[in-house]
Amino acid sequence: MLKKLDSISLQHNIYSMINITFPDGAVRAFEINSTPYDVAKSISDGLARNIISAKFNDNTIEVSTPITEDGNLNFYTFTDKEGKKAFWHSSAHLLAQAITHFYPDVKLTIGPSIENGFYYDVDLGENVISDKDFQAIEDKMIEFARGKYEFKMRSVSKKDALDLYKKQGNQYKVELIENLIDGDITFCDHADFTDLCRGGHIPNTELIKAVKVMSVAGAYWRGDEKNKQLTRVYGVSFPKQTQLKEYLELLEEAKKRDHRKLGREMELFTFSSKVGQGLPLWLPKGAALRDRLEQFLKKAQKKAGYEMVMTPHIGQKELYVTSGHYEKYGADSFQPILTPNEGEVFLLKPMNCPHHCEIYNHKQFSYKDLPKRFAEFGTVYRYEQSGELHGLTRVRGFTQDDAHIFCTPDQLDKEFKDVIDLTLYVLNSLSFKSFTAQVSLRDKENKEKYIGSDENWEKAENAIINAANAKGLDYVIEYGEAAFYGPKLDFMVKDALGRSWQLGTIQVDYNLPERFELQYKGSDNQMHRPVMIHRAPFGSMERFIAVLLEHTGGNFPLWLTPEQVIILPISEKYENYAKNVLELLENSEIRGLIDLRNEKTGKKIRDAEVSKIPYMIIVGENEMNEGTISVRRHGGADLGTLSIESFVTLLQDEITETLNQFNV
RNA sequence: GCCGAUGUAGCUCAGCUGGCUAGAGCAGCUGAUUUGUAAUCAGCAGGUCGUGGGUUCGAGUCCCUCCAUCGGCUCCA
Repeated sequence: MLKKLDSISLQHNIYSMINITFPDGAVRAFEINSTPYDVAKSISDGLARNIISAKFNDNTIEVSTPITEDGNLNFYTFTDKEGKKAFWHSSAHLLAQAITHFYPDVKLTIGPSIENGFYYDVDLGENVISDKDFQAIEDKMIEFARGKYEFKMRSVSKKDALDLYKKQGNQYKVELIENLIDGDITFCDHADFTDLCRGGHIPNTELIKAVKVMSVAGAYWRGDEKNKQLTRVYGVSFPKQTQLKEYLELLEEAKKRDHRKLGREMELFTFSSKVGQGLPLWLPKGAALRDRLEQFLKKAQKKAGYEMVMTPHIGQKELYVTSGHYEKYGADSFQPILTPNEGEVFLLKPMNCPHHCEIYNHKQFSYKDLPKRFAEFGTVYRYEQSGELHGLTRVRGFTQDDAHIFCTPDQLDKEFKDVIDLTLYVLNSLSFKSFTAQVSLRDKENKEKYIGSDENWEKAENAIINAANAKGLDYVIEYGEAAFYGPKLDFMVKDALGRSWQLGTIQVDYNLPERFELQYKGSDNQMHRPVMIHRAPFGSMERFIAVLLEHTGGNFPLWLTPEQVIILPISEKYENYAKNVLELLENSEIRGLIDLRNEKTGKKIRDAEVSKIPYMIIVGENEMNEGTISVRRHGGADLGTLSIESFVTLLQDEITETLNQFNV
């Protein structure tokens, strides 16, 4: 890119002026070879101080890159996504410089910017970096940054680039360069540090005022488990110290919303090392909450024409051999269950689909019977690698809100769209606004990872993309993310720390119907193969509740929350009145409890606030005499004195407001 | 599974470079107090310091094993 600009500059040198178009459409003339910095300075000194990167036409360029032709110019500061990218990528260079300082024999690999900061993957040989070393690395980075070294790009021939890294014995850079085209290879220098680099830097190191090395982790070279594991050092940096402080505080705040912490505090679930890792134990409040979610979905599903089924937690090995699950996952799963009888082998069910296929097979269906929609809150068991387990979001035993729709090829499109509607209804009802729809297709390079014919895969992939388009979904396509039997439409939601989790999923499958020889009789009196849709709007109850906890910070919508109301009698003299109030509320399906402890009201309010109960009802002398209640909303709002009836109406209105009806 | 870190009471944490019977706050229990919109007071109880080894006169503290957890990587039907 730079090279290209250089060659253009030669051609245009005869002209002394170029026209720069700004984002607002204004056009101004500048001398040829003006840099974005020069242009910014002509607008204001403040802008010039703050720009850290720029975009010229469609290319990200450095602030110091001379512009040699007419075109559109955008400035980036740290507040822009692109600006952050340049800032953090440049910080990665600084990190690499500091690591090289402490470990001269280190082999550098890649160091990109990421969503919140940057990392650098290094091969340390026999050396180890641990958090005890972070401070020294940070200090060294700041020391280097203060040197105000410019980031300078230069073109290097492929031969020279290879020679340099071969001499260093850095097989990683050699591998990277071998895949680059001669003429496109650039190095970036700052101070005495040089790195193979595509570009996109801030002007100089001095802009980096605050750095924090966040963590180290093992990371496989090129993300492949078969390759050597490198050391990945994560960091974050800012133009101001206060921004770093704010960022770290933000992380602390996010940790308060961690579902593992909230789940313990709210007594929803727990784990026991005796029971086994990744096997959640649902406590009474958590189980009740889960049940409310299930009832909510069951109601919508009933409207949408689903029928509930139930299947056992184990199945004969043969069942999973038929489905293909055994071949794909058998060796990495919980191992077979044997019986006193020779040759009898069962497996814990990792999926409900094979069972549902056999339910479909129990009798012959005609095209008039389809679609059949079999739903089950089915608990499945998967032996996830120990290092993968994570609270409720990744467990070894979990319950899917599963259903399988068996339909004719003609019905597929409508059925798929209806499932999208149901999934969106679920997400909307629980106020998930910022989800990402992801079309997960197979990896075109490694087709052996999947079962079924190319023809079936194409049909299934097209069905999903067409339905997603027709529904106007804003989706991203990810290759290699499909299930082994079919492509998926996944609904991704982020947790408190910004990690993305798959919740709802809808999958089109032409393969299992073949493997299980599913059939229906068509109007032509011939047997036909149905198409199968796998779908789970929540995904799994465990993961959904986990992410919901992090999104709400434990302040669930009123219809879902464990306790909706707590009654706080001023003293034990009002205990009976409190019990009367509770009975009346319970008659109206309102869940509540009474704080009968011998404590002052202030204390009871505090505890109710901490335990996130939405409504507090204070009853004392006045309320008892007048037959009323005093209501306080969680968070502090005093709603004053109300009659019990109007309070019930208030709650019921709030529930109907958040919990919309599902309209088919 | 791999890399790095952590593990002391139900929860949050203190316990310095190894040295008397391991501490605190909150929660719990008992008593006093009968309380009006975010913490009443006092007392009591609660821990084989994750597990199993080792070093040492002596280990919560140092070393190793295993287990669990946390942050990543890989994986995710």
